[in-house]
Amino acid sequence: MKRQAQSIARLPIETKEGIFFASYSQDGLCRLEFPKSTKPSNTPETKQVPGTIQGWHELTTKAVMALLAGAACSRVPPLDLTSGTEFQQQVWRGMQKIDLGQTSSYAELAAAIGKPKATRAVGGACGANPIPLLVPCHRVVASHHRLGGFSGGLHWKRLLLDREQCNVFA
DNA sequence: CCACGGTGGTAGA
DNA sequence: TCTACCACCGTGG
Repeated sequence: MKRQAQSIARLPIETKEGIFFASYSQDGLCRLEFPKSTKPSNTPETKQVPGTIQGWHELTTKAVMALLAGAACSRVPPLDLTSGTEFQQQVWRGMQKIDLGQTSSYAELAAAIGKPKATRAVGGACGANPIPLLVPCHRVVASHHRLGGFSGGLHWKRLLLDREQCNVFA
């Protein structure tokens, strides 16, 4: 069963690394996009959005800034992960338990949700993660100190782990 | 069904 | 070390 989690607002987050975009449903943050190009020029005008969402967006913005700086974020907005399948949501919830500066592996994560043989499927779920950074899919690496892949581009995974001081790679 | 992954483990070179 | 191969499992066509 998969849903679509309709977004009612899509707001920009300007950072040193480019412009992220955050989408919100009525239940919270439902999507976070990596910057496409480093310089897509001006921001597409912020329309009027409900106060609740403005509050969430502030939290999201701070969280993204903090994580890019390798710092922990104290508060995060509510996350709407209902767009995923049951399995995917289990994986995503499991990822949220990985602390800053820590890493886990696809196998560990699979075992953590009681499906030790679903390692490869976990990889798929990571790739389907709608909210990278806040749901730290970049902290999931392969076995034997190998980096593994990353949908948003491996350079992001490297950058994030580097900022978080995870010198686990060779 | 079938094919495809952000895997993991084994076997050889 | 690196390559080749294969078992696994959830997802989408």
